[in-house]
Amino acid sequence: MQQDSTRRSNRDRTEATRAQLIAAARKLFTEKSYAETGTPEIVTAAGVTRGALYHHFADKQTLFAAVVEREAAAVAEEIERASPPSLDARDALIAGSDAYLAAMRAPGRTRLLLLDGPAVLGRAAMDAIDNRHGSRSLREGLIAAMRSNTMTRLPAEALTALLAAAFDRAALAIEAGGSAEDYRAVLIALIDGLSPTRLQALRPARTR
Amino acid sequence: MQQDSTRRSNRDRTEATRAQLIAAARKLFTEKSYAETGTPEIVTAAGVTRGALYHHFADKQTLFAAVVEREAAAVAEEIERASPPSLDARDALIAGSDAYLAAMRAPGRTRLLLLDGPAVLGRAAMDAIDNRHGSRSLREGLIAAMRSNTMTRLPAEALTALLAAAFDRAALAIEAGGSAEDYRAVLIALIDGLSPTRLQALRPARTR
DNA sequence: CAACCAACATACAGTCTGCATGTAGATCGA
DNA sequence: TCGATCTACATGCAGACTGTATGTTGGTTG
Repeated sequence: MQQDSTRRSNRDRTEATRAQLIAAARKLFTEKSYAETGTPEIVTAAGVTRGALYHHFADKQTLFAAVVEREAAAVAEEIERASPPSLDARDALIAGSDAYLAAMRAPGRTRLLLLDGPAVLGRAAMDAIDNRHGSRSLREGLIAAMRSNTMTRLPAEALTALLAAAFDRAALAIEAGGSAEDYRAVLIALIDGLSPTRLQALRPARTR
Repeated sequence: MQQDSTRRSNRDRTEATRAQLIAAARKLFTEKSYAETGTPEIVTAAGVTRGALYHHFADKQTLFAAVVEREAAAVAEEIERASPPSLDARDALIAGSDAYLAAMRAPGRTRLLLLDGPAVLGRAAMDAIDNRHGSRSLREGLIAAMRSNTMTRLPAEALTALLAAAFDRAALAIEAGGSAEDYRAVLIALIDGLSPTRLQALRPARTR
């Protein structure tokens, strides 16, 4: 029953080691790429050995998946925190897309979530991760808009996927130096284009 | 000046070896992934040695880039071959997108061009390749549509990129088992949504 | 025909991944 | 409480891969 500082329960040890590994891997995977980051480098940064890594994770890919999952959750949380609860469907969508683009400006996030993630884990696995976090709210927002007849009725799954793809590409393009205003304008035009009543003609003209 | 079968000019040798390497690499990169394909396997399939590979290509990435470039050109050619010359802007866009989705059904093409390509070469390099081939015609089609006032005027670069991203994701989703009709319907809705006169309301109702 | 150069082939160094084996500390049953 | 067992690691090893350096053969050129 000694409560020494050296005495830790197995659960605490596991939790701490896994957290250190994920944090170190996240840092390196965002600074460099998945392929350019080796497990020796990760464990050195985490202060453990490769034995610990392969005890807690089946392989390098599984550790990567844990990092991606955690990062996708962080993005979803930033979006949720930034989106006010009571807006009409269209403005909620635009607020959400702005929050998404802002969240994706964190260094290395686009490569981690939009380039390495799909390539290493596959599109299907990335879709599953996205559905657990970010795009879930996007899909629900779109369904809400269609239910309230502010949006043309379309297959929800496909619409969610294609709009999400456009958001993703916009994030990549903006990071590559593209005009954020241009991409934002096109995203809004795509969303407004789905309105059956062409609300945009009644709104004040968009700048530029 | 002997014209033996064993006697070949240096230019012929280079051309043949490079072609064999690219063909073998293409086959393996489409069957498996870039990461899962090693250079020993490639050179064995090509009937040469690794020395030849590293003589003609700086590294594995450079060979991969050559494969991607060639495959992107093949996709662009299939699209151009399938698209009749005289259609109005909107129908030309839809015909082009149908041809693109059809071309991307070739086994392994989506992973090569849409997953491994961006991850290995980077989005910027992939944009450069796309601009040399496929998306060039898409951009021109969009500009033509905007000029003829059948499409809302928007920043051409951004619009091209985001629509191309939607096409790409549709190709991935369809290969993963998604409903081709659903994704086609959403793509058309996105395109028609950009029409300033809301032509879609005047057209016969879309099925489903 | 001699010198040179391009197109390879071979060998090697360094690094990485995953696993197998060994060990110390934590947990559990008697 | 005390051995038995299991978890959480550390260490060492085998196989594979990438890129390069060096050697060799055949083509090219003056």
